[in-house]
Amino acid sequence: MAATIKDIAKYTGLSISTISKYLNGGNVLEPNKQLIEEAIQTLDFKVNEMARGLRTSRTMTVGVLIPSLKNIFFTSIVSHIESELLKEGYSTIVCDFKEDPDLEEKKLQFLFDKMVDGIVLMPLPGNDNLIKKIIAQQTPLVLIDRLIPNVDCDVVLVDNLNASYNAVEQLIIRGHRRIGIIAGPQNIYTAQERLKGYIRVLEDYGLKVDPSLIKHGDYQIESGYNLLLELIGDEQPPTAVYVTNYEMTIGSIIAINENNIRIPDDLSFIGFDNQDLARIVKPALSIVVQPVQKIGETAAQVLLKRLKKDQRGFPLVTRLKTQLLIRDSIKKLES
Amino acid sequence: MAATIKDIAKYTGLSISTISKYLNGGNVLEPNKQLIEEAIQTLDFKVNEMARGLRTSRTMTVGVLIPSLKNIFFTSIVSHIESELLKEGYSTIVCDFKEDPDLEEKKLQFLFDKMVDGIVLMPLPGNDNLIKKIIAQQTPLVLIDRLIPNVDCDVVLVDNLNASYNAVEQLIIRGHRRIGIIAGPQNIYTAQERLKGYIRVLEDYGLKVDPSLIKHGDYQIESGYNLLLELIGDEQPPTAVYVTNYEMTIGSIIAINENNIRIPDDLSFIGFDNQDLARIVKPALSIVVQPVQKIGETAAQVLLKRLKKDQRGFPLVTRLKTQLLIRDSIKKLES
DNA sequence: TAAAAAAAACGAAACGTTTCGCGTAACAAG
DNA sequence: CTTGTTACGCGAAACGTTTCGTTTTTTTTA
Repeated sequence: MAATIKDIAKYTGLSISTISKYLNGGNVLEPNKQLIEEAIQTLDFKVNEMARGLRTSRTMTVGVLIPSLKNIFFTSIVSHIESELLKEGYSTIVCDFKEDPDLEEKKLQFLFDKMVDGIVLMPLPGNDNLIKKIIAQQTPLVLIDRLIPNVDCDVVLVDNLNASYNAVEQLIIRGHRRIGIIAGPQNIYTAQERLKGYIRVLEDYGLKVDPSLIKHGDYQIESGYNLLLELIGDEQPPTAVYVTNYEMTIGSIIAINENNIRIPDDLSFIGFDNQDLARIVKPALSIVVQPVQKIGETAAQVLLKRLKKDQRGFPLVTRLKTQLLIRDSIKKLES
Repeated sequence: MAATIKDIAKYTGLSISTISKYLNGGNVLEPNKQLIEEAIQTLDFKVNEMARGLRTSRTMTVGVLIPSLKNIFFTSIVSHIESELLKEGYSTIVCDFKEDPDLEEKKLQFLFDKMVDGIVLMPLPGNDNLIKKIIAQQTPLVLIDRLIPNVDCDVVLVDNLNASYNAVEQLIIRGHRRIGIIAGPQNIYTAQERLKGYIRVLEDYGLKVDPSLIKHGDYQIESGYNLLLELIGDEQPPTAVYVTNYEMTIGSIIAINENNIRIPDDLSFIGFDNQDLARIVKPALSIVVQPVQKIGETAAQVLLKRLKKDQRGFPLVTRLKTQLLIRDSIKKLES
């Protein structure tokens, strides 16, 4: 049905190999160029990627594997990866593993079997072996959001530690001494980093780290809600709270509003990730913003580089800065 | 590098065509079966999908195109589509078009050029021509969430009209007469339907439809926030509000809480889409829940059916019921 | 036990590209 | 006019499957 390179050859009177050469950017005489171009237009010719793939063993396809498609932060990144890859003609096979380590392994294997040309992965802790296998097989792999110790692999990270450090520091500077944190699951790399930043800044300023001010949530709305209530229900409640992801920030906001806690008078607050949310809450929320677009684009660019067999700088560790937006949700305490 | 069917043939002493037959479920003598299976294991053989695709002109790949990857409702559906398709060995190429009609057309063309075996699309209004072209080309296509008039195409819908009807009816039954709606963009099919349901139930109960109670948002958090404030700022504010998507529900909740509006005493409320959110808000929100999983699975199943050349019942219009969860956010008014 | 029928295995062509080595035309230099 | 050089163009093989017509093996039946 569809026109093939053969048809173009027939139409132009040139040989198949000349057409192929032209298609791949080789030198062809000007009049022939024109002719071929004309043929392509009139016959509506499209390269058969499968035939090409069979010859070149490239699929022009990239696999993206994330923990969940129901998390805005992840899918936003995917969105930018996809746009960036598309510019170079790659399509993106997206999978999620529903936060399940077994599924992660299965899907990674699936992508690998599909012979994708490269993979972008947001790994859970633990499956390091499969990752090593992928790398050993020479399939370009870019990790996002998590570093795997002792494994050489390109990775795009956010400087979570300093993100927390800077955020909490602003609270300290404004006189806060009892600062609560709603942290993420203890086995998640980024959550650990964010917690580390919190602890380090307290220590740097000579403040005691009070375990009762550290709450571990599961990055869902509900735990943000519950943990914020726990914090303010403490016998010695914090004067400020720092929440470390988007969903839990929503939950916290709802808890705060429902209990008529005034921000920043009763409680100072720093949230995470979503600018829209921060803007509409009154007073405007202070917030740590992750460079979602930059993360996606960088991951895609690093991968594209590897796909072009450019191995310079391997392994490339890109650490992106977060942005701290200070707005009206922080009160300056008298000291 | 990787083992091919040829290697299996050599290992087993059988011919290539026999191996192929086995791989595709043909009959092979029991001892040979064993032998082949053994060879596959030891040589770690995987079918080269590209070679297969070249022969069969099937890519075992499905394209999914949604308006935005930053919308939880869309990505949740994608998640379920992906799982369902994977069961049958299909991989899912996900694209979004960032709510841009031009981009929608480009990406649809891209998927088509990639020779995906089928497409699942959540269309914006307007691009009906391209859709017709896809259908004409015999590529199986399943639409989600929107019906296109005068085009025969499988489609999975939610009964938005009755969703609204039933929700608002509950408000009416409980004595509400001034009921506000925060509706979606006027050019979006589902938004129109939801608004229609609202209007119809009012008419059925002989209530006047007051245009000042109908607000059109853009399905984003911020507009939910702003429009709720508009509604309650009305000189004759509604006693109940019905909000028609997730993001705007969040926005409304924030507005409500910030302004110390008590639910349900000052205002009765019905939201949309997210059960988590509904559960944690106090008092528990009444809510319209879309069957996200069902939508995704159904779309995938219909597509799989078409991919198997099963054209029975074409065009298949599946209209799924929403669920109405009545909880504590609705007050019974004295009549 | 032989013939017929059924089942299994085989060989070769085809799918639409890319690639490589070779032929040839064009052109410049001697 | 001849030779050397360059740049294009060409033909054929190869990528790893499926498929179809044919041959071989096995099973059934008489």
